Amino acid sequence: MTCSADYAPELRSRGYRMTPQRLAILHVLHHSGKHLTPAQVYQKASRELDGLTEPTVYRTLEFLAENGLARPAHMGNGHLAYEIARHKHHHLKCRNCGNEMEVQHSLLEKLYRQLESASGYQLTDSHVTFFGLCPDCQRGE
Amino acid sequence: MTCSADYAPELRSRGYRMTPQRLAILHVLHHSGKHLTPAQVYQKASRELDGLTEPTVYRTLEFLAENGLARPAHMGNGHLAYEIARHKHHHLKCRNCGNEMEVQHSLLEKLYRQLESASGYQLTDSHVTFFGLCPDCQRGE
DNA sequence: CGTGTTATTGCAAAAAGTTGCAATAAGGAG
DNA sequence: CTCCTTATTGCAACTTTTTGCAATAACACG
Ligand SMILES: [Mn+2]
Ligand SMILES: [Mn+2]
Ligand SMILES: [Zn+2]
Ligand SMILES: [Zn+2]
Repeated sequence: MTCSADYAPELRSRGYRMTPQRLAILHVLHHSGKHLTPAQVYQKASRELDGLTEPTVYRTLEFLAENGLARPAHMGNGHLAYEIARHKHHHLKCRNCGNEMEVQHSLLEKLYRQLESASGYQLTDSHVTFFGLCPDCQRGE
Repeated sequence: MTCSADYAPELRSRGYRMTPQRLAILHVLHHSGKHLTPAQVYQKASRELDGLTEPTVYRTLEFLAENGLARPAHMGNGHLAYEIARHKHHHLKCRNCGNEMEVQHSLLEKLYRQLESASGYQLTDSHVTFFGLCPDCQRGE
């Protein structure tokens, strides 16, 4: 069950609490590995923790994202999907077929530095989704 | 009334139609200049066109975006806002205070080419929102 | 271990966004 | 100008997401 790292101390040190709900959701994100919509998280986590509710899932996902334990990703339709926070990366997604590939953060490092020095902003998020047409869809469409 | 360029032929050539609803919404986007949420578009466009409904606003905004007349922007909370399509640009938004600044597309041009040649994808969207902390919020937080 | 503080949850209701479908009307053809 | 095809809209129902609030339960402390 400690398969998911021990996030509890992390949270407690900031004045937050670890709860069965948060544990279950972290567990689901941790094991899935990929981006999950709130509905998918709710479905899976409900099996682990009976009585879990949708509002809690939405609030928890937002909470985990704010605290760096989960990462929200824009799906392109105006909705978010979440994944457990791991290494920095970005995505390239096909507008046509939805196919998706990962983009190394190193490719954006230079740009990030440029933006920071040019704007004075400190860039916090490292999980951008770029949209385009995949090789396949460029031909047949 | 022709203040908004004549989009009609553009649409008709693709088999679509120009309607009072689309006109009103284009008009609103054109004159506002900034990003508007669907609710804001509905509110403003309703005044110009009586009887306009929310489903039509949602559908029309999506339609305009698909046809390149409007651009959707991620607001960070998973919701979209729209603006009339003009020059390519991106945004840098403060996670804390919401303050936003524009980013020239030229800054991303190199990255875009890199991504395209590395992935084979053809990048279509040029309206990314980056998130961070503005200079003010870096100090007083 | 109890006890107290208060972060967190579930519930119910509201708000926002989506969908199916029949009625409407844009606009090409004659 | 009238007719016809069918893209588009409004309506109503539905699903998803958000919010307020009272009840619950983490967990720090003694
Ligand atoms: Mn990701
Ligand atoms: Mn913009
Ligand atoms: Zn594709
Ligand atoms: Zn700020």
